[in-house]
Amino acid sequence: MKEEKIKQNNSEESDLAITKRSKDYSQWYLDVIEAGKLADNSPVRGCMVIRPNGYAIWENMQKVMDKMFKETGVVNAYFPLFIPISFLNKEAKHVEGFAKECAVVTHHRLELDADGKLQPAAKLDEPLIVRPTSETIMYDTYSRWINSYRDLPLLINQWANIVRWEMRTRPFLRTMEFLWQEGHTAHGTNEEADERTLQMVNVYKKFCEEYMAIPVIAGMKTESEKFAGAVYTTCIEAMMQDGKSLQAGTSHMLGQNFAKAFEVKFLDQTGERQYVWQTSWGVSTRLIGALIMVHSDDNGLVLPPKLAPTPVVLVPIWSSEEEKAKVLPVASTIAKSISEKLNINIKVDDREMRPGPKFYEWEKMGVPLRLELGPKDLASNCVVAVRRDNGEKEKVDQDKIIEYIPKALQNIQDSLFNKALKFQKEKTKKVDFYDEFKKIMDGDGGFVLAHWCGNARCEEQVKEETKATIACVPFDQKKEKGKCIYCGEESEGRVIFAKAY
RNA sequence: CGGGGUGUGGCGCAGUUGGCUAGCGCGCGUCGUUCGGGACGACGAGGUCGCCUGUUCAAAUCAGGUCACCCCGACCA
Repeated sequence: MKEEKIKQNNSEESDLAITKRSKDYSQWYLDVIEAGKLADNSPVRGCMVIRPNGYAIWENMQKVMDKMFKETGVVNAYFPLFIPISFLNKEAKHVEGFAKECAVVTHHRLELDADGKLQPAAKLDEPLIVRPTSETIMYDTYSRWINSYRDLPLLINQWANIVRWEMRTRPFLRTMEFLWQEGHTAHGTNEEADERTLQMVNVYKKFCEEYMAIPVIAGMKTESEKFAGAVYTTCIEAMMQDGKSLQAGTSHMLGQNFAKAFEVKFLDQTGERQYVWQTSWGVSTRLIGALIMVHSDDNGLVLPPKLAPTPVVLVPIWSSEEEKAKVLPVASTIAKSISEKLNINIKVDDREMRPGPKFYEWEKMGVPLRLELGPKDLASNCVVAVRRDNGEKEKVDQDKIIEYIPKALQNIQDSLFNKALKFQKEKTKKVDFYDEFKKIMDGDGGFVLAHWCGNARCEEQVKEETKATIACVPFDQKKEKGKCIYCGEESEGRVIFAKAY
């Protein structure tokens, strides 16, 4: 019975794909970042609590992405958390897709009842929805902001929190409340909106690969997987250590669907009134989940240097007060020089603890590079540098440390990416027979490149029989004649099938 | 919402044919010895056994109810 219980609670199917993980460390990520963990018995347990450590990673992501967005002409703004229910009713298709799992505000006061308990009072005439996404409330405003072709393109991004009352939550990947950015643009032509859709999915790809060190496949969602209100949806898909695919970001071409629902019109150069063409695109704190699942190991988080809040930690080592007095000044001099010359956030861990536990703690936190400075190093004018990604130790001259660190960090960044890319490539297979397809999906999983005729029914059947869905139709799909993996009809090229989160 | 499971110090758990003062490991505090990869000893703090009702001389343990969480499924812009 006990074994059964453990099996249930540690079910590999359901857990975050990190690695096998011993039981002691099975929840290390709660110490480091924490998601979906409130006090026991809390009805909002599926909401997220982000510890300072985790939030600092998100802040770094925000900083980098914000800059990338602005380089493409996007500006930031903020819109209301509450959306009148009538707004959601305006776009019928949009509603079909997601109107179900929302938090609804129906009252605006609390009153004490006869038992001295607070009860909702003062019912609202029109219920308000806590935003599950902001298309409707933003485009209602856009309809007033946009009059002329001179007002276009309108390129706005919002950093916000979002609530989706999911039936089942998973730490980091699907929380009831999450943080994200959502970009919403309006354009004068179809082509321009097409370009923007593609441009932003490429920004996401660049961000994931260059900063998060996560290789992704960019492509199109199929009709059945696209955002309900969109003409088409593009996305980036990343492979996790368990071979499942995670949608890391999406960019939607909305066409004129929302413009028609919200009367977003402009007067063009010829004096004619036209509906605008729109796009929307977003990434969320789910990226923190991706970061954990792609790089982490049994000892905890592994952070890419470019996003690590603390890329370097210096652990001074001493065994007596005299040694401590000798080591600490040198440690702080080195740290100061690194911080000033390289503009790197470095921590000196001078707590009264034995060194071993300190090492493990910083490993758990994912700090990319650890420097050790003890009596032996003082004698030889060295520091010992230890890489988080592969555990390699190296003695470095104290004089050379300023040149060493940037190289080492770049090295770690690159090898994290290359390791993830190698893994992704190894787990991506071209498959032409359905038997083989099923075998892979029953086994280790991964990406399967297979032919698909384009018929939603085949997609549906494959999902039912193997749990695999079409992650995307890759942009770099080669034209190649073949036969659909399911029905055998003619196909123009291969798509990516995978089990998804 | 359907199926299964679990609620006992901060965390992980044992105890459940009703019976002694509710235990163990980790963590936490103080002191000492330690200190270059998760140290050791001594002492110590910390619990209305999820909640309610019932049965009983006696309930963590049995019964009924209730609340919450976890897992599988359905759902997932």
